[in-house]
Amino acid sequence: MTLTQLRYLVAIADAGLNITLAAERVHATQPGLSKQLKQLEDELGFQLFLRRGRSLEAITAPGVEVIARARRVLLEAGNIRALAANLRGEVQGELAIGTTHTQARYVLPPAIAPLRGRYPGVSIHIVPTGEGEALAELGRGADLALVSSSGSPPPTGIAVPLYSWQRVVVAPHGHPLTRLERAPTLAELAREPIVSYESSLKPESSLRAAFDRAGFEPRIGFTARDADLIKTYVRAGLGIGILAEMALDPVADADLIQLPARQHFAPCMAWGVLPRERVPRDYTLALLALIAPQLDTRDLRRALEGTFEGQWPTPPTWSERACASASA
Amino acid sequence: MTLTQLRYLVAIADAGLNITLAAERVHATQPGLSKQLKQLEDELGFQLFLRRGRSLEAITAPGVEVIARARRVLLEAGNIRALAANLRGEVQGELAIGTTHTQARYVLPPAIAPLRGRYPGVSIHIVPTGEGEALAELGRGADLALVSSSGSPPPTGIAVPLYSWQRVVVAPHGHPLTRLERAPTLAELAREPIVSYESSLKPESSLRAAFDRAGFEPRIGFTARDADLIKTYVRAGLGIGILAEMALDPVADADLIQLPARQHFAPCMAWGVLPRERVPRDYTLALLALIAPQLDTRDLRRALEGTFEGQWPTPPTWSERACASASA
DNA sequence: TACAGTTACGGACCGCGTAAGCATA
DNA sequence: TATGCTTACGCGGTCCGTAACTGTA
Repeated sequence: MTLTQLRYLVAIADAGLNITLAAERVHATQPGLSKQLKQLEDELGFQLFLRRGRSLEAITAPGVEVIARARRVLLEAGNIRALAANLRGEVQGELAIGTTHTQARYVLPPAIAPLRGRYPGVSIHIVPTGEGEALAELGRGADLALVSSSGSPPPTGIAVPLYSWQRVVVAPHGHPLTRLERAPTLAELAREPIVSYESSLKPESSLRAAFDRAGFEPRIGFTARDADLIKTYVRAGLGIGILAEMALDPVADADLIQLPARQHFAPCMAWGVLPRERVPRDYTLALLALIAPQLDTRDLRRALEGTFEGQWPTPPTWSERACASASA
Repeated sequence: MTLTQLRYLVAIADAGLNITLAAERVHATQPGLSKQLKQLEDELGFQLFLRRGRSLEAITAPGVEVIARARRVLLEAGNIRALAANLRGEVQGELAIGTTHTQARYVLPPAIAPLRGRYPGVSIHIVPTGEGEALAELGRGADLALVSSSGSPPPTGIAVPLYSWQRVVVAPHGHPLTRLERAPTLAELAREPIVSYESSLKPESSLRAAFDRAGFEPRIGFTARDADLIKTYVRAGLGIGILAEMALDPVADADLIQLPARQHFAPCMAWGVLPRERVPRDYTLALLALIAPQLDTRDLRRALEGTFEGQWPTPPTWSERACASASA
């Protein structure tokens, strides 16, 4: 048994039992993987895959068990390598981030620029996901997930509070609600068709909860994952937009009128989530510290070891954060 | 990085930084280990050991971290091998048991004979320990620990109740206490010099607790780990013996008079403890089932996976167990 | 002088890639 | 016919053991 054999094995499993595809992904040839798989099966003394004819049809029951353990072997081997790369001050590597469009488009870019300054060789892979799916990316190999929740921290991984944010309500220029001298009521908002995120449809959404609590049924006119699309459709007059404050650029979006309606919706918390059991590269923690300057990377390491006692520093609100970075 | 390199690395660490000794233990040559260590250090980019002159002096801080992770890699690799050996129905292997002298001498032998019938190639290594140290052997690579406690199950590993047992009080032929028509009181026992286990001296011992509760200070005249020594010294007239009922052979120890004093001492429970995170070979579970026939090996496997819901079957008392095996 | 670790060298093995063979849809 | 796995073969790397060398108690 070698690490190579185990790496090939999980590559085959991850490629949906297609050896040729797996070979491409590990930068090797198909006969190489085929042979190593055979040798591994010979050594273990049983088939890891069920064959039909020549092609792999399914994973055997013991195969499932072996693959699960092989993943843990490779995880720890990867941890050793990450440990070493950190110690060497290695400036290149991979960084896979599972997150939503809003974070990727509006929150990450200002952090990634200085990160690339310090770690020029890092290639960053943003995996766009829906609000609920980013955490699942951690299980598929992502190094970091950025998620939002209105309540308790996400259950999986090591969750660190980054900043709190609020929803803003925007209307196109000339919309009747923009002519009010006062804040619109929830009832008035509920009468308008609403343009918002896909996740707002879900019953667990805090946006929906705000309307539900007041006994209103909002008319969701259009949903997207993409904040830019939401703004576009608001401009086109499809309704009023409800989106994350991060997604509103004071300059580029000056034509959209912000309605003073924040108080209707509970604030949300943005969390960074690190996979448990995996040693992060230094740049992963550096990115978190760039997004949330109140964090100390040593505390992050302690949290991953399980030796972090105490509280995370109170995360700033998004607007506090914006002021701080503007003055810096 | 290869599995071989990691194996050599932990072998060197376990051999106290003596490469020559480590080489013997892994059945390889010293230059081989030396070179592989160097290659690993080159690949990682830093020293795993501090050198003074040519010899290894200490493990570096990152070295500690790497070795810990290397152990986990090798553990999982070993698990895959164990899994495979079980599936192949392999009848040979190693079985290291950390336990006390009494278990090793009186409890294990009748179980080991049938075990060797079913698994002829298994080489069994009994690591004799004091009562408190058997659990620590699990961390040093033992496959099974047999321990006793009067209260709750041991904290580490997967603990399975095997049987309950009691202490017996024995006196040499002609001892004054043997001429009583009634059971001796605790006060009468406390007046005699007592010959018992080393562990009886410890404050957490349930033997000591029994005396303490009644306000007596027992005079421990002689202690040993070895039940045979205790019996020998009782025969020599050094005092009355208090030992585990398992250690008393009805035939060979017929000359020692058992005093009816069981009620003074709380019963103890014998536990089998399996290391968490390690896949046991079939014969390890078979041994447990031979010691404690009420156990189902499938439940044991489920307990190791963490999917065992429910209660362990009520363990028999030692005397029930003896009757059952005699009638079988 | 004995001991422990490093360096040097030759042989065996092994893993890889190329190329050809073969079953299935 | 195209796809995808297996087998065959030659090359290069590497791991190992023997042997000689070097620093230390």
